Amino acid sequence: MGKGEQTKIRILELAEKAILANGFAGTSIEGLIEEAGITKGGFFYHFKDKTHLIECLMQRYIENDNIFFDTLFNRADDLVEDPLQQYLLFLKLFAEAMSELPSTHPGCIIASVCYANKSYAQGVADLNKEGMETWRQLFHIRLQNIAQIYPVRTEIDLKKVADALIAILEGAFVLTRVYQDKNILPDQILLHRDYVKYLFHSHN
Amino acid sequence: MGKGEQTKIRILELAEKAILANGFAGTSIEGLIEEAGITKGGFFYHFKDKTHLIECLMQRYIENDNIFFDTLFNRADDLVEDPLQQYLLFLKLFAEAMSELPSTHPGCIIASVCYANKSYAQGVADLNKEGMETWRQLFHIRLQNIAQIYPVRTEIDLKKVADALIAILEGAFVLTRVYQDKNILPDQILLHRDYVKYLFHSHN
DNA sequence: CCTTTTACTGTACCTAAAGTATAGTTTTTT
DNA sequence: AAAAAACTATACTTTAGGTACAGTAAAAGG
Repeated sequence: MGKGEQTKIRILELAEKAILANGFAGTSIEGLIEEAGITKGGFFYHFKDKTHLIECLMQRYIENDNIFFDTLFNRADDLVEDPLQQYLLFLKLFAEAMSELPSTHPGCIIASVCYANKSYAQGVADLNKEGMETWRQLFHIRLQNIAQIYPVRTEIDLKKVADALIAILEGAFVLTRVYQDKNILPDQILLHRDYVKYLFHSHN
Repeated sequence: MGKGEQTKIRILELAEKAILANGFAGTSIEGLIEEAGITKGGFFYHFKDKTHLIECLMQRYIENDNIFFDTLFNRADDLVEDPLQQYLLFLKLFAEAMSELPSTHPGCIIASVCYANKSYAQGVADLNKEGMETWRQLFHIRLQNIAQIYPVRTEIDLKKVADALIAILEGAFVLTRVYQDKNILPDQILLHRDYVKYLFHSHN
């Protein structure tokens, strides 16, 4: 990794913190470069404008999140064999990881950007959609694999169940921010886990 | 209602649309006053600054939302007697109302502001919290009334179930925006309805 | 109908922050 | 040692929030 790449990552790390704390608009480039110890010219050497910064940020966020989910699913797959048990264990590991965070979860860059989205920034909206579609697929495939073994309780579209998990996460981020309560996220993941258990008739 | 109040409401209506479309920062006062056909002086006569605008906007949004929920609950209460059936009917009416919207739901001002929140705007954060607490109470009390008649399936804290509905709504708004799909909101409300039915052992 | 508030307009100006331009300098890589 | 990459420094433009304040039109009260 070259020196330029290092600086870019340092800026992105600072920007992510700042944006989740103060919002996209509440984060000034001038504040960022001061923190990073570089000059304006240096910043615009790496990012052509603020929109490009957010694009890089989202890409990074989505990649890290995918790695995080993959790690949890891999651990679950190692520990149990059954697809339903794997998914339930994943949700438990996820809830645990969220409750072990030192402070309240900073929230989701996707959601943060989603509401700040100006109509002209189509590239950002596309990235947003792409990232969310990845998560949707990840959960949906797992649920479909479960449904091949376990009868689904009702005629419920499993894509909607995948969306439900994403919705609960995004919503729990909002609640966490508003209430400043770090228990909301793990609680809501476990409530959803309870629903999944019920969906597939499992009661342990 | 005086002429000043009318103008203020016109500005708030325009601002709500603009903010949900382009975000808080993406909405310029200069754009608003052009749409409203007033001057900058006129704007600052009504709102001392942009933060004051958002405060008024949130107050209005919370009030309208409370009226909306009250109307739905009243209709449900008129049609059926049983607390569980009332709550389930409320959720059905809610889902219906959301699917009957001409376009995708514009989203929630609370969530929009929550991520744009600069740390100094404490008044805004307080309003946010207050509004959400009202909804939490509204749902929680209903759930408690149900639990007095129907056995709750597991040792689940009903406050978390109330939070789940709010989280699902906020999350569904995000998904709706990202996917530009107006079915997500009603679908997720009905999925939550299914969970509530299960919680209280009801299967019709 | 006249006076006092209320609800503005118009003008001018200040400041913060995004963004541009560009010449020069250091650092890293080849 | 040369070339490319990674910057600094300076200076400027534009946009938008916000202030200040004098003047004016319209509504409301007596």
